Amino acid sequence: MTVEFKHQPTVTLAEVADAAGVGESTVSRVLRNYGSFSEKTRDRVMAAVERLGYVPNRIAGTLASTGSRLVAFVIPSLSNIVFPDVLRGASAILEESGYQAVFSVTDYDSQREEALAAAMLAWRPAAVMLAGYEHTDGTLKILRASGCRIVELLDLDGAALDLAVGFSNLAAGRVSAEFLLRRGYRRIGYVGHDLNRDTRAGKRFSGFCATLGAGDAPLADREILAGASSVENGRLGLERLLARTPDLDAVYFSNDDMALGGYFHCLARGISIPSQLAIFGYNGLDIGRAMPQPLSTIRTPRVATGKIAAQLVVTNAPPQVVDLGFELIEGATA
Amino acid sequence: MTVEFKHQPTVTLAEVADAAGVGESTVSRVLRNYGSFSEKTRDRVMAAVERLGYVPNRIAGTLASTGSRLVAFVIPSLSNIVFPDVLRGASAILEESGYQAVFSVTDYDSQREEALAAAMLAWRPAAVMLAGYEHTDGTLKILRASGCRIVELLDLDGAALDLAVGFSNLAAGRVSAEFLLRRGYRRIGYVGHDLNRDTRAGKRFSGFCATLGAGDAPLADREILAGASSVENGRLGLERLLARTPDLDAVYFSNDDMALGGYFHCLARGISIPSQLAIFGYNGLDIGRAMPQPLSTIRTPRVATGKIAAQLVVTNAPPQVVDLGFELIEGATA
DNA sequence: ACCAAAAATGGCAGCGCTGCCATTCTGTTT
DNA sequence: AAACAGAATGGCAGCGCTGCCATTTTTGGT
Repeated sequence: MTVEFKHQPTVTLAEVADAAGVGESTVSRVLRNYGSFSEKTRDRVMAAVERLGYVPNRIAGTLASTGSRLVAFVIPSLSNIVFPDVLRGASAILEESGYQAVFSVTDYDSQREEALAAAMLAWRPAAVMLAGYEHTDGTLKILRASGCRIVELLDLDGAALDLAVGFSNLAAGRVSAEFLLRRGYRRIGYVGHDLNRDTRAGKRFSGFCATLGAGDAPLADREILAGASSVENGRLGLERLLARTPDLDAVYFSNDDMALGGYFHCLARGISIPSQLAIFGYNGLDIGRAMPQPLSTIRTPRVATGKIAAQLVVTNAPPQVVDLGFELIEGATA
Repeated sequence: MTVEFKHQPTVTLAEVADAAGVGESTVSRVLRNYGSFSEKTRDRVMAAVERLGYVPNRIAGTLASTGSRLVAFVIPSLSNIVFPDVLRGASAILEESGYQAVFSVTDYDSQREEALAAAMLAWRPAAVMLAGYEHTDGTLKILRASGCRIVELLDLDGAALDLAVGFSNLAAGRVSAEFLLRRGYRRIGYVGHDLNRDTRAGKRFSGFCATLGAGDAPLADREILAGASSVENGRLGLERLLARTPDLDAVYFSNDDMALGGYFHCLARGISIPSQLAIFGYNGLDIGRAMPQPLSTIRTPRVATGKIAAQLVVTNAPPQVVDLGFELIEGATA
């Protein structure tokens, strides 16, 4: 047997107006603190709101007015801490501006991205925030046709549609390689996760390899694991890489999680860091700082990316690309 | 100078109806695959939809019909991986059922929780999902008055308002203590983060202490750090705890992040685990499994909690409490 | 006390859909 | 061929607000 849950009769703006003895528009003005109304009226209205427990209906409000205060996020993953960090930064700004965040997870699947982007547009958001520049033609088409703001996050290596906030992954890869070369490492390997799906990791890898090549120390070997990045995959990847190419003196990981796995592998095998093997990550997670030897990595402005992106949207800024850069953390593992 | 961004004239259902040469209701029926219409009509409508690039307006649809397909999450944090995990589980289910997730972050502040809950209700969601049972009277009042489904997550130690999905934190604390006692530890300490804000951690601690007391090995010492849980705080906390009470033989951490910090501290100081000091965490993160010595901890059903919660909402299940339990991971650190 | 300007307020048409009801087709059945 | 049950379809009110405009009240200056 199915139990029925009735929605209680909801209080409407008209009822508040009646209760306060004023017109609907007046209530609307008071609640939005817009236009003019007297002190006395405001108090009467607020009293009625309080008494009736009125909660404005933003669905109706949005339909009646132009443009909603929803901001849609279409993100690849929630497991990769990068995206919760971006959401965190953005939601802080959005909440204080009366915006509401809605999200969907694509799981790094561009087909899903297209479907989800369409689904989100049905809510007529003020803006859609996406990770990176790689989107299907279909996604691009519906986004452009939607007329809402488009924000591409965490990737600046491409042509922005409207707004873009982040940094260059290509440059991050290059800087990482330069650092390792500067430190004198020459037999350098790479351990990464699925690059076809995570195109930003792919760009870092490209930048890294290009710089190594130019530095006369081309990548010695690589181990790329299927599946998402994880500590366990980092551990496993390094194990395999070293089994195949034992004489490496440094390894670049697709991110800090993977690097931590590598670090654990070294601990377990008694490989001393960095004298026997140097380890370099990407992201600059807190965890890296708490390690016995702080992780050498690149710190990325994840929370700031979310904040700036949100700010651009709420201020309706003109199309632009904001490069927030990144920071090299020398650490003690390379 | 401010640049203006005009929303392009949006295609409406009425325009699709005209283009297809049918009535509005017919288009509506076809798009929702509801009621009856002929094959031929369906094709004509879909062709028009395609041609015009029509995207249904869910704002209007929601206003016109009863009940939205929005599900609101009011979560304490996005830094604590627990909540992204819950969101991940839930969004997978919601997306396939045509629901949309919206969220706000309270930052463990119950005052903010109240404000955000009210803000979310303005979107007339089908359900509101909250962490735990501790809410202000104001929050409870508006939630109950809203008439929408309420789901309390990750905490079963209290009286549910409507739906509740998770497990008992009290029991998790007890089981952890029992395990340590069984292994013969008697000088047991605790390192935790702010318990007043994270009431679930507080409940675990209570359960833990109660069991220790009953086992004739009352908590020897504790170190509670202000601020959120983090690897660094775990490291610091253990350092302080041991400085004060060096003869501990086991330490219970408020979660795996903190425990990992403690682990790092031991590594750095050459404290051997578990012979000199045992370490026990909470959450069962992946990282614990990849450590050279797998972390002894409790694995919690975070993703499952999200999934089940979402399922209950989309199926409009009657009020109930679903206990998903947790799993003791013996590991090698205790 | 009078008038213009400004402030305060109310009325009401939509926003784009859905849900209900009436109507018009079908294809059977007798 | 008439009668009828369904299937297929269209019309239109109304969801709860906002935005526009008209109207009323107040204010300030003379």
